[in-house]
Amino acid sequence: MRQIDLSAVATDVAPLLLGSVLVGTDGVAVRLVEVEAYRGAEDPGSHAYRGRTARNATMFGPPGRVYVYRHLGLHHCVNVVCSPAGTATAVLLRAGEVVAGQEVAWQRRRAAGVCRAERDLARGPARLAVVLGLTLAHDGAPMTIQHSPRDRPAPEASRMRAPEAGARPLELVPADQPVTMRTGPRVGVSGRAGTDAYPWRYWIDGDPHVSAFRAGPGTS
DNA sequence: CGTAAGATTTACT
DNA sequence: GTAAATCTTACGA
Repeated sequence: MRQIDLSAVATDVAPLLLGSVLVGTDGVAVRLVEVEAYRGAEDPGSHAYRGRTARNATMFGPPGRVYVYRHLGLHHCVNVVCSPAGTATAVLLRAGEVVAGQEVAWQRRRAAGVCRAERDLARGPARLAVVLGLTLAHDGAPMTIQHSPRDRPAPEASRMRAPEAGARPLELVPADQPVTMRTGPRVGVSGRAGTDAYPWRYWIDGDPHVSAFRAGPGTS
């Protein structure tokens, strides 16, 4: 099993997250198939490019926490904070496959809107946040990594978890097998930051749960 | 101080 | 395919 060091730069961490499983609230777990890296002060596409604000403060904190922000007043998106405190890089979780807690996941998605296909449950960053049950209330919450198999809770134990378990740290179980990765420009990012000059979108080749690509404005 | 644009999703024409 | 929903930040007057 590969070690994941979240104090590394987001572009180094992102490939390691592909194929890993993130356990969210109420037993819902998602295998990550698509992520994007954002590199703070070096990255015009990053929320942290122009310095610290109330919204992005979590990204400037220690690594291993989740940065959750609200987009267009409606949606939530989830990042994993990387790099040491003071350096604001992060990995945006864009899509995944629900591998546990399917009933809760479907319930949450139907409450938020229409969802017909299983592959659309967590296909897109805001949808991923919905199925995991993450909102602004979880901004800054710590995430723990299960680096040794004996630390991994029994599947039965996580299914029996009490509702207040949502307050406990999120868990990340690293991929036990390498995945076939592809890279390219990030989705919906405008200007030069959305071009091949910043190929910081990473996804598992051929996986149906990867979201559709959309070019940002001014990236032609 | 007012306006525009954004790491999106859904519903409607 | 296009519009609407509706919050935060950036930027120009």
